[in-house]
Amino acid sequence: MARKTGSHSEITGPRIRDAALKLFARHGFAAVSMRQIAAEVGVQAGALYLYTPDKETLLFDLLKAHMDDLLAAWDADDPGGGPVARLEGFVRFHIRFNLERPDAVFLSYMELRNLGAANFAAIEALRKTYETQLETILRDGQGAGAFTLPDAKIATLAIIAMLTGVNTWYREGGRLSRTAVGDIYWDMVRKSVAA
Amino acid sequence: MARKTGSHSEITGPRIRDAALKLFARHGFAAVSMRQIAAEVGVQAGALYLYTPDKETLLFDLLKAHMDDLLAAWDADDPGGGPVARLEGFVRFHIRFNLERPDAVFLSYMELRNLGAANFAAIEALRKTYETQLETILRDGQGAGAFTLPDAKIATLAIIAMLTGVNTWYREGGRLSRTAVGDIYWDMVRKSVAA
DNA sequence: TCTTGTATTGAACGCATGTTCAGATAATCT
DNA sequence: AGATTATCTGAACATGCGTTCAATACAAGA
Repeated sequence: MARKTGSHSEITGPRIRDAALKLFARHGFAAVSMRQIAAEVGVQAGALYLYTPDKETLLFDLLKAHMDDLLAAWDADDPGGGPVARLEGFVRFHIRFNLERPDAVFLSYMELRNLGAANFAAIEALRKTYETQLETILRDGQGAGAFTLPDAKIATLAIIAMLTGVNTWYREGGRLSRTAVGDIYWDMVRKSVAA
Repeated sequence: MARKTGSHSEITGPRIRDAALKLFARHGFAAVSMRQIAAEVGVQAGALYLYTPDKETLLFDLLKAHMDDLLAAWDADDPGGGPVARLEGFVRFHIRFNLERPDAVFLSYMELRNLGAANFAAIEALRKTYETQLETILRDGQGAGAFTLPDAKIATLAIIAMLTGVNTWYREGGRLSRTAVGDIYWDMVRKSVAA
C-alpha cells in the first residue's frame, strides 16, 4: 500500500490538527506520540511530516491559530459604545468563545512551556494583545467614572482568570445554560468594578 | 561505587520530592524522565525506586501532600467570626499560601490528568473539600444578608479561579507586595458579592 | 572490631520515541 | 492513454524510556 484512495491534503491536514488538538489537550503534549496522532487519523506516523516539519511546530500552529481566532472573533464581536456595555460584551464573549473550544483553551494555558523561546514569545504577544482589549475598557470606564478600580492591570488579569475558570467546571447539559452562566458572571464582574 | 558517603533516606527522600516537584512543574510530568530527576538529586535512576514504587505514585504523593497542607493550613488560619471577616481571611490566605508554593499549585492544576482513576478521585475529593470551605462562608453570608449572590456554587468557583490566577503573573520583587495584592483582590471580591 | 542492615550503583530488559526516506499507488493534468 | 504530481506506507535510525536487580560500599549497633 502507498497512497490511499480518496486522499487529499485538504482533508487529511485538518484531521491531523483536530486529532492533535484533542489528544494534546487530553493527555498533554509530551505524553502524546506522533504515532498516536497518526492512528487517530488513520495514517502512518511518517505521513504527518507532510503537514508539519516537527511536533513542536504542530503545537505552535494550533496555539497560534487559536489566538488569531480569538482576536478576530473579539474584533467582530466588540459591541462598542460605553465602557459598561463593552465590558458586558467582553464578559459574555469570553465565556461563549471559550466554551465553544475547550481543548484549544486548555492547550493555550497549559502547554506554552513546551514551546521554544521564539514561539513562546509569539503566543505571549497575542495573549497580551487580548488582555489589552479588556484593560482598555476598564481604564476608559475608570476615566469616565463608571468603574472604581484599585489597579486596572490586576483587575484585567483577575477578570480574565475568573472567566476562563468557567471551562474547568462547565458541562454541556448541566444545571445551567451558557446564557445563564453569562448572566451570573456578568453580575459578579459588574459589581467587582462598581464605582 | 555503591552506597555513597553521607547517604541517608531522610536527606535523599525530600531531595527527590523537591526535584520532582520542580521539574514536573517546569516541564510537565510526561516530559520529565526518572533519569532527569535522579540527575538533579545526584543519584542514579535506580535509587529513586527506594523512595517510590513508580513514577505516577511520585506525582500522586506530591499532589496529596500539597492538598493536605492546604487544608491543614486553612484550618489553622480560618479567623472565624462573621462571614465577611472569614471571607477576607480566605482571600488573603489563599493568595499567600499559593504564592509560597507556586510549583505545587501549578502541578495540582495541570497534572491531574496523569493520575489513574483512583488517585485522581482522591485528589479531587480534597479539592472539593477546600471549595466547600469557601462555599460555606458564602452561603452563611448570604443567609445573614451580608452577601448577594446569584449562585453560591458558581461564586465559589469564580472566586477561587480569580485568586489562583495571581500565580500566573506575580513575580517576586515586582511592582506590588504580597500584602498589596491581597488588598486589591479583597476589594474586588468584597464588591463582587456585595449585597 | 565485627556484624547487620541501609543506600546506592551500573548494567540490563523490552519497548517507545521523533524523524527520515525510498518505494508505491492514487489523483490530476495534458 | 500516458505522464506527472500528490499522498502515503513501511521499515529503519539512533536514542531514550520506566523499571528491575545483583553486587557493593557505607552507616549504625553490639
